[in-house]
Amino acid sequence: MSMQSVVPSLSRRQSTSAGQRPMEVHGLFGSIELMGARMSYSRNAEIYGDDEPAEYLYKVLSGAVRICKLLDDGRRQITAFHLPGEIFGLEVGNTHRFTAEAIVDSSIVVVKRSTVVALAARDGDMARQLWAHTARDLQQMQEHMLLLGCLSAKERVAAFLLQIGKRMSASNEFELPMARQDIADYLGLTIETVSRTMTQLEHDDAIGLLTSRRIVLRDRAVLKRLNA
Amino acid sequence: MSMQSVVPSLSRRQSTSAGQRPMEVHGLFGSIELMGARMSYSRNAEIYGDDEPAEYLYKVLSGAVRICKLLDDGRRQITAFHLPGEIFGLEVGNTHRFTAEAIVDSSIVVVKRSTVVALAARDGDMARQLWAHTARDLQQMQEHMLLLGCLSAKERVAAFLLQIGKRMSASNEFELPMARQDIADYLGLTIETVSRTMTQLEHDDAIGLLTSRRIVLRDRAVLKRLNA
DNA sequence: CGATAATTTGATTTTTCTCAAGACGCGTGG
DNA sequence: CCACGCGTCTTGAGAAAAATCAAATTATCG
Repeated sequence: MSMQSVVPSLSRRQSTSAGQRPMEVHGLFGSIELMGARMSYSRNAEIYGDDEPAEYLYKVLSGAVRICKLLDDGRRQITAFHLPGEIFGLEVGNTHRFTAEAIVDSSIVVVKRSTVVALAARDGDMARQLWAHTARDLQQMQEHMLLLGCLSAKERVAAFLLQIGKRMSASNEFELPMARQDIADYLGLTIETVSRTMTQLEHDDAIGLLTSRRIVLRDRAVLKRLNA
Repeated sequence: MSMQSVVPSLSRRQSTSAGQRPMEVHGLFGSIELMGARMSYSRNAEIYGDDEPAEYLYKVLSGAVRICKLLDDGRRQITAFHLPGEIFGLEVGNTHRFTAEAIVDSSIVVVKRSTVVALAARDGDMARQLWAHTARDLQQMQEHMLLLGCLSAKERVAAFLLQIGKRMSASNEFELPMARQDIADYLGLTIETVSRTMTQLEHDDAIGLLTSRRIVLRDRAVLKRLNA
C-alpha cells in the first residue's frame, strides 16, 4: 500500500496580479495556493499518517483524498472524502489523529501549519476562519453520524450519491473517484451491500450506472425521500 | 415531552476573592460559572432546540444532558452526552443544529454567547480556547463515528460503558444517568439489543449490574479488548 | 492477449430488529 | 402496609437486514 511517489514541485508565491488583495477577498482559504507548495501524490499514497506531527495543512487542487482510521483487525472507517477546492489536515493540537491518502493521483497544495497559526495569532479574523473551518468539519461529522446511526443501507447509499453529486458537478452526471470498498468503509457497509444497493437503485430508476463509476441521478425525489 | 419548568436563579458574578485571576488561571472554561446565571432544568426539559438561535453557551453543574436530532419518522440519533463539568451549546454560526435536553433534573450555568465571542475578539488566547473546544468536540464525534461504522453491538456497549465510567467516577462503580433508550439511540442500536448485550456482558463477568442503572466494571481488559 | 484488480451476483449464515409478553421498580393513594 | 398503575427494563420467538463466503463477470493495464 501507499507507494512513496510524492513529487514536490515548486510553484509558490506566484506574483499576484496588480492591485488584488486575495487575503481580504477570499480569506485564508481562497489564498492558500499563494502561500504553499504544490505536491503530487499518486493513487493510494499516504499524505499523512495517524499520530504523525501535524506540520501542514492541505488543499486539494485535483484528485480526491480519503481521511480514515484502520483498526487493529483490519476494519477501516473512512470519516471523510475531500474533493478539489476542499481543505483538510487542519488540527488544533499538533498531531494528526487520522490518516490521509490520495484516492487517485492528486495534486495538492501544502502550507506550513506554523505559518497559518502565526497569521491567526496576529489576525483575529484569520483565527475566526480557522475556528469556522473546524466547525464546518464538525458539522459534517454530525451529519455523517446521523447516517451511520439511523439510516438503512439503501438510505445511506442514496444520501452518499446526492452528497457527492452536489460536490462533484452542477449537473446530474458525475464520475465517482473512489472504489466501492471506499464507499463501503465510508458508509459502514460491506462492498457487496454497496454494490447490490446501487444495482437496486438503478432498477428503481433512481439512478443510472453508465459504468460502475459514472453515475446519473435520475430521480432526486426518490433519493431524497430515502433521506431524513 | 419537555415540560417547561425552567427556573432561573440569580447567582452571578459572585465577587472573586482577593487577588485571584480566574481568567488566567482556568481560562474561559474554568471561569464560566463566574460569568453566567445558574438555571435548573427538570428531567426531559428542552434546553435549546434544533434551528433555534444560539444565544447561549452552557456548562453542566449537576445532572446530565443529551444532544440529539429527531428524524421525521421518529428515529433519533443522540450525538453526545454531557456530564457535570462539561460545556455544550457552543456554535460558530448563530443557530443550533441539534436539540439539547436534560436527561435528569439538572443544574446548568448559562452564559451569553455574545459575551464570550466579544471576549474572544479582544483576547487571542480566548479565541484559541473556543477553537480548541470545537476541535475537542470534533475529535469526540470522530471517535463515535468509528464506533458506529465499525463496531458490533457488544463492542459498542463495552466502549460506551468504559467511556461513561471514566467520566462518571474514578472507581469502577457508577450510576448511569440515562435510560436504555438513550443508550440505544447513542449507539445506533435498539433498546432490546442494548439490554441483551448488557446481560451478556454480565454473564461474561465483564461487568456487574447492581441495578439496571448501577454498573460495576469488573474486567476492563475484556471490555477494552472488545474495543479497537 | 493475458493477468490482475474491481465489481457484481448468488447462496447461506449471522447479527440485529421487530413484535410480544412478562418482570421489576417506584410512587400514590387506599 | 399493601395494591395498583405506570414507566422501564428484560426476555423470547420469529423476521428482516446485512454480512460472509464463494464464484462469475467485467474492466484495466502492461
